[in-house]
Amino acid sequence: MPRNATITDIAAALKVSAGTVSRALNGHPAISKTTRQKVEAMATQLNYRVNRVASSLRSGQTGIIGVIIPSAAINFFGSVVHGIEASANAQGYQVLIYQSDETEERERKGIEVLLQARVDGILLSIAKGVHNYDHLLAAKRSAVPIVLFDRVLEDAGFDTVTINDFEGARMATQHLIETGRQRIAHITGPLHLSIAKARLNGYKAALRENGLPFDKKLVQLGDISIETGRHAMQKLLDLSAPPDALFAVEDFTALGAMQLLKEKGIDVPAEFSVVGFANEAFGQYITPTLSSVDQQTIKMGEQAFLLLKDLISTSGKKKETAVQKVLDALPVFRESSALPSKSGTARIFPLQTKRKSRP
Amino acid sequence: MPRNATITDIAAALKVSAGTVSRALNGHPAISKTTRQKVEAMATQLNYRVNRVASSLRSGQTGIIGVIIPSAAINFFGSVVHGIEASANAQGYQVLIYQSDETEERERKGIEVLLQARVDGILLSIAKGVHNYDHLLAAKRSAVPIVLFDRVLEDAGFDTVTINDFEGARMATQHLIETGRQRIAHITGPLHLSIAKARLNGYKAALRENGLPFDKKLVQLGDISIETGRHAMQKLLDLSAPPDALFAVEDFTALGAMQLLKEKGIDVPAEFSVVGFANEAFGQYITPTLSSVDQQTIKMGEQAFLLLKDLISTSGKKKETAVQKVLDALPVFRESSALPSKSGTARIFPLQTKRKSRP
DNA sequence: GTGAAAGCGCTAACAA
DNA sequence: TTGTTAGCGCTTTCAC
Repeated sequence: MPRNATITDIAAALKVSAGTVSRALNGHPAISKTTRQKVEAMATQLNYRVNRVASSLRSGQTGIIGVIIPSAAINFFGSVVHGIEASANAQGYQVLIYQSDETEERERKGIEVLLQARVDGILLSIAKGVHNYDHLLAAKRSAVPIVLFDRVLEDAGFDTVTINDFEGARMATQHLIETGRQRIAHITGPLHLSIAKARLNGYKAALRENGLPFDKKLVQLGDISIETGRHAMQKLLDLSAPPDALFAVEDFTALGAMQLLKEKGIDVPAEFSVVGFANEAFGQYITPTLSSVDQQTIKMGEQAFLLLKDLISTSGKKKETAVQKVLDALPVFRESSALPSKSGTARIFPLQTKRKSRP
Repeated sequence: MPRNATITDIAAALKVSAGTVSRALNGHPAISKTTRQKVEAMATQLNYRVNRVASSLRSGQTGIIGVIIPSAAINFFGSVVHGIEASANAQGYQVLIYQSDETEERERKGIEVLLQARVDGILLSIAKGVHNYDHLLAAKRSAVPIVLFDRVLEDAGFDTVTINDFEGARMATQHLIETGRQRIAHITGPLHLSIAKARLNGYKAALRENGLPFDKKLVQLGDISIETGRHAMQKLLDLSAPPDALFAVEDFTALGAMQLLKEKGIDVPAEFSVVGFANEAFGQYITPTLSSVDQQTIKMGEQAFLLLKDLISTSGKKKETAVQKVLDALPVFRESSALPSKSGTARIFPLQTKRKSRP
């Protein structure tokens, strides 16, 4: 295997200096057209490929941004990453993905690894297993810019991109009320997560606005998983006055609840309505299809990258205000919350799935 | 923002040489215990963090392996990546993921980017949009080891990890025959993919072994997508003698077919049986649950990494034989192919989902 | 057990 | 427009 060609090889072959080759290859303005063409031709001939490791060491910039997500198996994050990649690649950045597997330990490790790799910036969504935020605060104090998305740490001066979880939850609950449901339950996420708190508050607000009582028993703690969805649903059904509808903190929780309802022979949506959150892909595949709230994943990824890009380019200058981007939540009501008609069968909402909250 | 501490800073603070610090930090044997402890203490105090860019430039090794997959949204690939990460991290390697989005262009770009980043090796599964394999052959000729998994290029001297697609397809088809189906259709993948060819051949073999005729009309070309699953299924139903069962090249295709069957009011599995391939997560969520063939994703990831690790450590030495690892395919039969009983209702297979082919 | 010094491949400031 | 030179932070040989 022949050694990789370097700019020195090109320089030697062309009897010019390495500096000239470097400039020619990087589109430096002060280089003659003929030299540039000769260099490019020789580069091709020698199968030259830039060594980004060396460039990075010299320039101090790697052109890589690191993304830490809880899990790529959650469609939502995979989709946000797509948005990040699209914008990042368009601007010549590469994206390095690290999965925290929802644990604090891996999230810390991820930051450490990315800092060692000298990424130019970090995008992060907090793992549900994180209870101590020191590593985030330490990262913020380091020289590397960091932007949080979706699962963020509030009031700590981070730039963030989220969707309007409160409003999304409010609309979802409002929708259940409008379909005639009276006893609407909620299964939460871990309440140390900002998104879980906001969605719980949105749920409460909708009840209040409609003059419905808030019943503590109808709120069960969940954990963003199919399993806790099932368990929480079981507890709800065991109540002396069980609910007739559920707003779940996210789709996997809703899925677990629906599985249990099916096992118990309770028909969704004829007898019971369900709305989730996140608009995971599987929601369109299951029966009945799952009502949810879309989180504008691609846009979230784009916005997060743009904020980070900003921080990178202004790095060094201090800045006293943190930017908080909040995207609209988009209801996607499907079969699982279709309006029950008098005959007991459900009226299905039209097939187009996305309805803007307020046009 | 203070500049990052370097080993020179530690050396200066301790009045030793940079070489000593480097050795102490890297566990070099010829370093006294006291020096090591002093260095480590100072490193902590100065919040030192190794600059991997610089190490890599000097050592020629980045400790990073690149993985190119068609799409992280396909559960199968996400899960293989998990297997890769688990083994790689355990051995001190980091994993950089690149999504080709099923296009040849992005796959080429991915290889280029990873080579520029000087990864120590590449793991790749071929995008379905790839028709020209020059970039793979060129990569193979380069100094960087490359191992293919799942969607591989055969007979080109690559080390590969696959599952036994032929046998998996044969078992799936055999299973449909055993449940009493007579006219079994198959929707293929793009036939330039090795996996699609192998699964088609497994399907044919099962028919042959059971003395069933091979009917060309029952084989429809697909494209690994829900949409082509629907279209192909429509064509199958339009036949003068439509099938009573389907073996689909993979689960998304099977899902599309099942969606159409449901719309047409054809009951699965009472009137029609379906088996997919890949054991995607959604298969357990839909109604009826989807029979499939598990591909041992975690193991595949581990094996692929181990092969690559081998190539990395023996790099330089020529080797004349390519290694081809083939993992067992594991049938996972669920409701969508449950045995129809005489009464017309289906007999459900037991809930445990994985059955080893032959114990 | 430790120091000195060279150099990985590239970029950029300074000269010419 | 091009050449020269220094140096990014680290590892590693060769001394002692």
